[in-house]
Amino acid sequence: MQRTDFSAMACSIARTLDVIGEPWSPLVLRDVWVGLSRFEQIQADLGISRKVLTERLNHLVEHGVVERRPYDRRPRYEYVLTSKGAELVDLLMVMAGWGDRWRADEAGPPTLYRHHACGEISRVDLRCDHCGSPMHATDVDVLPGPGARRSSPGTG
Amino acid sequence: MQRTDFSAMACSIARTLDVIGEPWSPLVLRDVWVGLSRFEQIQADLGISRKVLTERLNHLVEHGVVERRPYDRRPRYEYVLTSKGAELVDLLMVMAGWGDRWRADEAGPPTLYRHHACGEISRVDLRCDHCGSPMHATDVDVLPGPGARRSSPGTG
DNA sequence: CCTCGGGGTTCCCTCAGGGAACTCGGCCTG
DNA sequence: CAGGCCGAGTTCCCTGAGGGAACCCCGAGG
Repeated sequence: MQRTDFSAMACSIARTLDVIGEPWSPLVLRDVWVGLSRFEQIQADLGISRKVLTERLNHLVEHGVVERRPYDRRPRYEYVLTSKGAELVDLLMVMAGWGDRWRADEAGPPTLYRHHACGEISRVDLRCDHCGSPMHATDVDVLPGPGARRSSPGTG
Repeated sequence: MQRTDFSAMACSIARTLDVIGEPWSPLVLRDVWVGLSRFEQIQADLGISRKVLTERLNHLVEHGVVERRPYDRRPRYEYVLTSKGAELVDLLMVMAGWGDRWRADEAGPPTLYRHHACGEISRVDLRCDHCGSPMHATDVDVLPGPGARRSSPGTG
């Protein structure tokens, strides 16, 4: 956990980090996404300490990105993505895209994504939701919005 | 910093986190993006400890996402995005989009993005780079790729 | 009644983050 | 040319989060 509380900042990036910014959180979310939904599975897959995994899962549940549900009459639980969480996975796909492009080893990307709609192995591409043309860092101006307050990140 | 070294994992998400996964790193990158390019500016804007800011900037420079360049004959430096870094900012835009949607307060989003191409205030939208239709968490199958090795995250 | 196995909880140790003070190296001013 | 300033770090101490391993709880099954 970041000692500093990011959630107080008037910045949507900081607020998102407040949910998945802690170490391991994105990887935990990734595991839940790909179907590793039980505590033991995630713990074994990531090699994360059980204590930290408990904290991260609770945090994700509190923020409503993951839901904890029993799957047995014994005290057994599995974790599943909520729709809020599924939208966070978009972030993971963009991360994966950057990692594939800039940090893959000679062998190639460790993971591929097949798009249901076209059946192709493909990658995400960022587009403007207005005009549909590409939208990247250099294609935008950053402006203060209605929820801005001066002090703390949020205003350029 | 995560104590565990994510860079060894066969997972592009983990590898990306190895670059910007530490606390503060995304916010530092954000500041550089919006034009807060000097040490003192970033430090004042974020309220981050000088020690940690030094570490984060060095880390970003080592990974080639940010470049440190002198801007005076005195020992003064500014940090600017490289093209590798600019592509990482895509990630920040997606983060901002999620934060705007799920965590904005009543006032509305703290920051707006105007797309140069169309001049509109808009948001990023994820599309398949093959067929151009929407590509989200639930629209893909995750498959092992050529760089996969069993053990550690990377294989579903 | 004992064991098993999932899902945590507890405890201790180390090391990273916060915060404030200190340093260094050139210009600038008197 | 002594002193001050200002940006850009560096150093130091203190606290608290992550790692790791052991322990616990609970219901099912033999």
